[in-house]
Formats: sequence, structure tokens, C-alpha cells
Amino acid sequence: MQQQADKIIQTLKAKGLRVTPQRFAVYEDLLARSDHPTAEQITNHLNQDGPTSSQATVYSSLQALREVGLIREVLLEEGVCRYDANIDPHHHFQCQSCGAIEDIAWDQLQDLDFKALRPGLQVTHYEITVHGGYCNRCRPE
Amino acid sequence: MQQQADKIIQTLKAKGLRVTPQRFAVYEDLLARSDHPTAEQITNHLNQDGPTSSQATVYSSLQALREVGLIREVLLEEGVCRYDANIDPHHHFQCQSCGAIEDIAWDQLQDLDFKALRPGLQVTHYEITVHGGYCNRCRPE
DNA sequence: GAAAGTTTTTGGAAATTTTCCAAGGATGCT
DNA sequence: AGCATCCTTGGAAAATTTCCAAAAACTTTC
Repeated sequence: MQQQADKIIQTLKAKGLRVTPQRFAVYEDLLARSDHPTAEQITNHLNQDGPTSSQATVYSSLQALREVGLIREVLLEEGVCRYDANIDPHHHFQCQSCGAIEDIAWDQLQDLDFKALRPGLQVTHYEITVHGGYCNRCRPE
Repeated sequence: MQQQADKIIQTLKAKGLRVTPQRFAVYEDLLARSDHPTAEQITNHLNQDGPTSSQATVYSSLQALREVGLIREVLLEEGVCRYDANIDPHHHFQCQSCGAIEDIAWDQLQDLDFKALRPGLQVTHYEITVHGGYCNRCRPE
């Protein structure tokens, strides 16, 4: 695990961010989970064994990490901004029963052809959101 | 335009909603524009020539219209919930310069094949969000 | 390794957006 | 028209995010 910590430190430094315990913790937490937590969920998780990061710091850290491209937002529900440390291109699936979000690997869906779009519209990035079905936990038997 | 108004009234009634001036106005406004406005933008637009709908009513109307499936949310920016009266399946394009959102007709992108997804995951709906390029207003030169 | 110069953290206040509430008003049915 | 129900309203409340100035921490420099 020490190697993992070193790698996080090197990553943060490489992006020009100072390595503080709070920022480290936010990024480490996001890297370790795949449930696309909200800022509040991250704050609670970090502080569950004694206070380590204030609310304002978590927001600030998330913003800093997002600005340098280490994490990104996932917006699938009204009024809920979730975060994801998986910055490789990928798609999302949301369970229609419990709302859980899981990743869909990029190569599980074929590449799209944008030739039919109106001229002059050059695509830099796209993403597919899939609704329906049930996640592992909600699967009916 | 009278026919358009009658049609809106019939549509609302058919969904079991009472036709009030405020609810009519919210739906009419959304039908008439394609810029995916926020609740605040709708409120301001409706009240620009004298007060017609309170803030709470606009939110309430939007919620009622969404519950019966006449409008839907569009979530592309953090903390911003936009609304769209186009409920036919379609995709969205967001201009990377000004953030404007425009629709992409469903048949301009090929249908996706979900065979590669894990078993048991039946897809009920999906949607593609395209970032990049420039909208008509931001087109360079 | 201490001082200097930044950047970051913090708690609390403030801003923003959305929801709640109870009262009065409007709508659709008979 | 009368009635039951649903809707609107202003204001308060809730929920989420940002701002602020002071204190603390990180990095660099000497």
C-alpha cells in the first residue's frame, strides 16, 4: 500500500498540486471506490474516524483535482453531483431500481460514427448513458 | 395559434393535469423554445411582462409535467438542471465554447448494440452526449 | 534546517437553488 | 351553480455549494 500512496503523491505533484493530507485523502478515497460518491459522501467517509477534512476543503480539493484532470463529475440525477476517479473514457449505466451507477468499459460499446452530424461540428468527446436493467444488488432473483 | 393552444390544453387534460394559466404557460414556453432553459430562466421569461407565475409554481409545474412525461430534465452541467419539451428520444450536443445545448436527432447516430454488456442487463433507454465543436453562434470566423 | 513566500485548510457566514407550508383561489365534475 | 379537489402563492426552510479572512502547512531558498 505504500507504493500506492507514493504513486498518488507523485501524481498530485506531477499535476502541480501540493500534497496535503486532505487532498491526498480525497483522491485516495475516490480512487479506492467505484460508486461515484457525492461530495457529502466523501466528507462523511473521510471523517468517520475522527475529523480530518472540513466540508469546504473537500469541495476545494475536488475542484482542484477536477481542474487538473485527475477526476471528473458524473451527472445523472437532478441536484446530485457525483465524482469519479476513472478518467479513462467510459460510459455509465444507472440501475433503474436503486439508482446505482456503474461503469461500462469504453470498448463494450462500438465506436460511433458522427459523419451524419451537421458540418462544422467537430466532436472532441462523447459519452453514453444507459438507463434500465438492474444492478447486481437489485437483480430480481 | 389558437389550435396550438387547444392542443396544449388537450394534452394536459389527457395526462390528468388541470389546466391552469401557470401550468399552461410553463409548458407552452418550453414547447416554443429549444434552448433547454433552467427553471429560473423560465420564470423570468414568463414574468417579464408583469407577474404571472411564482417561483414555487414554476417548480411545481415542471415537476408535474415531468411526472406525466411531457417534459424531461437535461443534466449536462454541475448544479444546473435544464428542461426540454422534446420527449422523443434524441441525443445532445454541447458547445465547448458557450455551453449551449442543441439536440441531435435520434437517427443521426447509429443504433447501439448492447450485446457485449454483462448478462442480465436489459437496456430500456440510452442517450449520447457529445461535447466539442462549436454551435452556430460560436463558430470561428 | 530555518526563514520566506505561497498555497491550503478551516469554521462560519453567505449565496444559490429547490422544497415545504398553510391559506386562499381556481378548476372540473355533477 | 355547488362542491370536492387540486393548484398557486409568498415566505420560511432546507439543502448544497461558495466565499472569506485568519491560521496552518507545504516548498523553496539561502
